Amino acid sequence: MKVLIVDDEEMIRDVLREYIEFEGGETDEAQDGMEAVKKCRENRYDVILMDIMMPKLDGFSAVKEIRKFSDTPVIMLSARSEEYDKLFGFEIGSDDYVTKPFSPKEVMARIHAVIKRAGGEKKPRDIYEFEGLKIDMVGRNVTVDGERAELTPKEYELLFYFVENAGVALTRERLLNQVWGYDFYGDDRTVDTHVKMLRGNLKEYRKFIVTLRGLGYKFEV
Amino acid sequence: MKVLIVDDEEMIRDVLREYIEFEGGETDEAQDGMEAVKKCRENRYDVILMDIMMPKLDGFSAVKEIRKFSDTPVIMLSARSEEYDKLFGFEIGSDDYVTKPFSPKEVMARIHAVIKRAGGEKKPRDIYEFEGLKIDMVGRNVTVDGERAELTPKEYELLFYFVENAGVALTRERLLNQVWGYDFYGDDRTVDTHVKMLRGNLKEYRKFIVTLRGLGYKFEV
DNA sequence: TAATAAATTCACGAAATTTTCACGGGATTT
DNA sequence: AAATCCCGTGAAAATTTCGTGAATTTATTA
Repeated sequence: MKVLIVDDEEMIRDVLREYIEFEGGETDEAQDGMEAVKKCRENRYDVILMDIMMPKLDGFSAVKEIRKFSDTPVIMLSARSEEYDKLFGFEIGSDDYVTKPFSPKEVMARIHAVIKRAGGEKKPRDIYEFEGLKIDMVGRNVTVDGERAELTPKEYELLFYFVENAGVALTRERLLNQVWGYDFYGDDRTVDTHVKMLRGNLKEYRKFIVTLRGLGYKFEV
Repeated sequence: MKVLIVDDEEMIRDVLREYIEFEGGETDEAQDGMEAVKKCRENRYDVILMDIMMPKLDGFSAVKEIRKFSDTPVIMLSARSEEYDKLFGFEIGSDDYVTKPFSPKEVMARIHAVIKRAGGEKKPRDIYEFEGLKIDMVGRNVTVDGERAELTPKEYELLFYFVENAGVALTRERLLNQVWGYDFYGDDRTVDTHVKMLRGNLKEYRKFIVTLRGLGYKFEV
């Protein structure tokens, strides 16, 4: 069981962590919404405990952002107990809420309930396997002949996009738009450098990324 | 992908159109809610981008009206970022919202998310087959009797253009303009050389590229 | 804030591709 | 049948493209 604790107050985080780890759970922490979103992009959690009022990015917005790419259950931690907050929390995609001050016992109960609820309909992970190359998009890990490949964020994104579009000829322009974003106005050849790095990390399976001269690249099994 | 852009500001429409079309999407526009409803009755869209504040009929009312006869996903574009608007937008039947000023990247991401949510339709690839000659434009594959043909970039472009215009007599000039681009000021006979190379690679299926003496070439099955 | 990691730019050189061009043979016209 | 025109071809020259390594900038972490 892996839980992400998102709260700007260190004391709150400490208490929650202690209880969860006491029960044998694993924890990770974020101090604000921004960090939470980032951590969710990089890791897979079973539950997220999310405070509402935080610097940089509030809990509501963070959940909204996370919902774009993940269905991880969220339990909101609210200092305000007004109905409005509760309702809004639900609409925005959270699965439960607890109002401060809360008892650790209560929080643990909610965690178990949420995990149980979500457990019934676990989606199969997107795990691709091409010969000795395993790619787990949700878990965000890539193994080459059983050995874990340490990729940088961009390398993951690039590889995932390649895999999602296996067999399709991709121009550098399209890769830049889709992997880097529409607001990237840099050099074409940046793609090449990242492909080089990615190929290096894929070892023998570099062969799957074929160069299309005059066009770009293609992932092909 | 067909998107209806509804906004009274031309500049906003222009920016959105540009981004969507850049990605290969098709767009249609409406200046107010009334026009939007009318267009929706007459056409089928994959997504509607709807501004809230507009003359004649505001975004909320327009969505309400459209919901009477269509389930097309709607993304609201709101100038006001108050919670109220957001909530109201949801209740009224929109699928997502973006507050101005928005980044094109964000809007495109929402569009993709909404379309995916609404059940992504996979398009079958355009694979042409002429006897033993298979041509997959998307994957950039050409096989001759099952054997893969290794073409150069120009050869691909030339072949693809031939296939897209099968049965049409093409002058060298037209080929130069369409395949090489209008800014090519080289020799006419360059085409000949490439046709020669292409024919060589198509082996027995060279027969599909027929010479039109005094004119140019034609791809004919 | 310093230290570290990641992303980006860029120029070199090898390799692939494109272009030019002239020769020769077959088709077309006179 | 001769002259002319047009296309197929091969080969050399010119150009483009890509992989790479290193330098630089930017972001992240401690």
